[in-house]
Amino acid sequence: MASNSQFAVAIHILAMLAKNGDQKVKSECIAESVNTNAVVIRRLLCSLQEADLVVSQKGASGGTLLAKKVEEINLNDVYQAVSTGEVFSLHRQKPSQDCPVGKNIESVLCHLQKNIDRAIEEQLVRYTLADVIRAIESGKGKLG
Amino acid sequence: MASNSQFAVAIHILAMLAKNGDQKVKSECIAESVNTNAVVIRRLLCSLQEADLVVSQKGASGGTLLAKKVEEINLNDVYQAVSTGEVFSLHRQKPSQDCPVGKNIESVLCHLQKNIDRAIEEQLVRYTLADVIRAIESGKGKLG
DNA sequence: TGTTTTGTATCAGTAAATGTTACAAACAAG
DNA sequence: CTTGTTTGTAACATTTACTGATACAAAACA
Repeated sequence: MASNSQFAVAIHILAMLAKNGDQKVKSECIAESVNTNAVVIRRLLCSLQEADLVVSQKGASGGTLLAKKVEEINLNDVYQAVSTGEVFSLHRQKPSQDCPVGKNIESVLCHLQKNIDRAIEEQLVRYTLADVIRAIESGKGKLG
Repeated sequence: MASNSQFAVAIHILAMLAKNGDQKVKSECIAESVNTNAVVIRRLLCSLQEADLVVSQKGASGGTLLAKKVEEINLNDVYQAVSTGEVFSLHRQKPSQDCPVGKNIESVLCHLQKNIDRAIEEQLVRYTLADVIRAIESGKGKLG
């Protein structure tokens, strides 16, 4: 099952908000830039709001703002806010408990999974939204 | 994020082969331990064979053996052999090229993706199939 | 009071992984 | 050489998660 693009779109959303500074941005406007439906954007904004990365306001003249400064939002915050699962999945069906390998493989894989997740976190923590904005403005896409 | 269990099952398969040493193992036997259909196993065995990690033989008294020693197979080899894509996906629809963010975000995300993939590789290279076997036999699942 | 926008439910569409059946090709054993 | 076994692979059904779309209530403002 493929990976999903929620992390990529979430970064896109936050970059839009960052670029607009104090001005509230509407989900419809973000949706145009991302090239998707506004509901998709609002769903992600809800997740980002739960993680206290953005603040939304309903009603006429409503919209969304960043809840923190761009230097205070790192990419691991974003990842944790929207990522659903782990890097790789474990067995869909429980392995045979009658086999010495089947009986013990799950805990090994689980341990490995945690190791990898930690490595990803360490990588993501290194970059903030400020770095992303800089990379976008440089036109080269190179982070850090 | 990605959610297929091919990497997990591939490690399971290789652990089974390792445990059986010189004796060829049939896909049917592995399937029982993994608790899935034998064709699912054979599909993965094909990928592992392309990566020169195993050798299979058709016919009566056929089956599969490891192609290398357990110390010579690291988990990144396995990951590269069976993993299809990246940790997270990029935009499904191309972002608006009329928006300064939309126009440049893809290259930033692509760069980030490569960084993360590299971090995963570095983590996986640290472990060999021998470590997996040890972890299984210890009963604790702790690697390394 | 009326309009705008978020928040959310619901359902349809899409894409990828997994499960299953079927069968040809290779190989060993008798 | 024939028979039986096992891999390799194609084809299709099933499952699952993500994405897209419509609809509408709740909130906020003018």
